[in-house]
Amino acid sequence: MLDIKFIKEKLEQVKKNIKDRNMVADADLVVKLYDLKNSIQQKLDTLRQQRNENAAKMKGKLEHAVREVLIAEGKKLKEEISKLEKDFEEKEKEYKIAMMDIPNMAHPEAPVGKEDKENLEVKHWGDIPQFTFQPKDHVELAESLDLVDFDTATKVSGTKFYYLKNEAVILEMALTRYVMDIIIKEGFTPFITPDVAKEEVAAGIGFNPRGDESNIYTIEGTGTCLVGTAEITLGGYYAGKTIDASKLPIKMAGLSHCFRREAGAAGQFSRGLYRVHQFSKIEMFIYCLPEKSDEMHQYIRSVEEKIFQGLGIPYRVVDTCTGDLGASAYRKYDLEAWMPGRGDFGEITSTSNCTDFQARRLGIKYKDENGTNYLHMLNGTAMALSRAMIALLENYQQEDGSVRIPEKLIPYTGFDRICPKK
RNA sequence: GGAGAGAUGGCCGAGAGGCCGAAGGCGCUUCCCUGCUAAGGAAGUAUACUGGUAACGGUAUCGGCGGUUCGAAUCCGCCUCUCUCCGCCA
Repeated sequence: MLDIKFIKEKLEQVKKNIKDRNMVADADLVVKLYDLKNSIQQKLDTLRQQRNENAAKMKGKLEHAVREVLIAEGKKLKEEISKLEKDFEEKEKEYKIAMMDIPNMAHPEAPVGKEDKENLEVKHWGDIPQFTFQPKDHVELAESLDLVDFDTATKVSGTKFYYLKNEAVILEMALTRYVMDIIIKEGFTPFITPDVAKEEVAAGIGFNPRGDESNIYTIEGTGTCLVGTAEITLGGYYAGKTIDASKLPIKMAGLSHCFRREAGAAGQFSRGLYRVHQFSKIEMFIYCLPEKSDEMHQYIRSVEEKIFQGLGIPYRVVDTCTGDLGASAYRKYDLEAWMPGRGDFGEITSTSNCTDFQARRLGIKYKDENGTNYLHMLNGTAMALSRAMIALLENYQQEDGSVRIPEKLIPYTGFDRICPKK
């Protein structure tokens, strides 16, 4: 949510931003509804003032006739007030709905563009492996190494679910532990968060739990939904709180399952583990002072890079273009790992600086000697385990069909190679 | 899941239809006093929205929502949370 005063002041910028982001939202309507709502409120306040004054006149002893006149006046005011209150509530609701559609402003240096093709590559790390044989993709590898069972999962749970088996189970746990160790050393407090969140929390973070295009599973009749990411549970953690500035930045990291409907997502780039309905992920989250958020954003990105450099997985970093930002993000960097199976880069992490957009919706403020104000919130993937698994299997595959385990991971797995089953 | 008790400002705690945005205490801020410290005295000390250049006003907020009333922290209904006891479970 943006500050309404900002919208009124910079209306043209806000409208351009909506257009750059390739989104539909009516900033003019928001301003109109705000002014209307306000003028009703002013009338309402005046009437309430009259009601209060009228009631105050009746405090002591009064003659019956005098009292009767005042009561009649009070009744009249009461009626007017309740009528106007209804009107006000209606307009306020409309205003809030319209307001929720307005996306965050984009960073002035974020590339302007419509879709992910226009994202700007800003960095490249590692050498793309040169194979002396035809590399397999992770689905073939998982099959020959008996690591993932998609078919049975389809029968039991539906498409885009999977069972991890054998070394893949240990590998997922090893990756989790490897990431946790790095992140704890960086000063993040580790969490395992709930996998369920209230719909208003999800909406506050910027996920719309309702509607056909929603990527969120709702739980019928409970007002809750399955989380698509621990960003929701970590970002909801301080909802409604005011935090002392001396406590900032707050750095949290949460492991959760992530559930996504992925309606309509198909095609070869969605193959296998790449786009699934359920996966596990460790998410970083930072609450900080507004003037620190750009710096924190770079910091989260550097932690993400450290994690994948440690595994020796080649990647590039892209600065996400305006059309691909999502409603909450002011700026977003994605790490894309080299995936030999597809012969291209594939997204493995994403970090967003959401500035005070989520904080306004969730009511999260900081307090210092100048008073209270909304703080800034940032999130970033430490590791999406299913996608990391793809990058690992595909980049570390050997000619004999086995997969090597990166040096730094061996202490966590206890084995240095996954071999084909006989 | 069942029964009971409770929810008031930064904290403790009074308040039981109008004199209550809310006593008193603690804390905090400023000032006075005392050679330092401790003690003492005075004043101030919630948030949001809103009117006004400002001074200063207005409205709302006593867990939440709804109701009764001319008027609700106070009465009524529903909900949430906390505590105690019982049941059930990993």
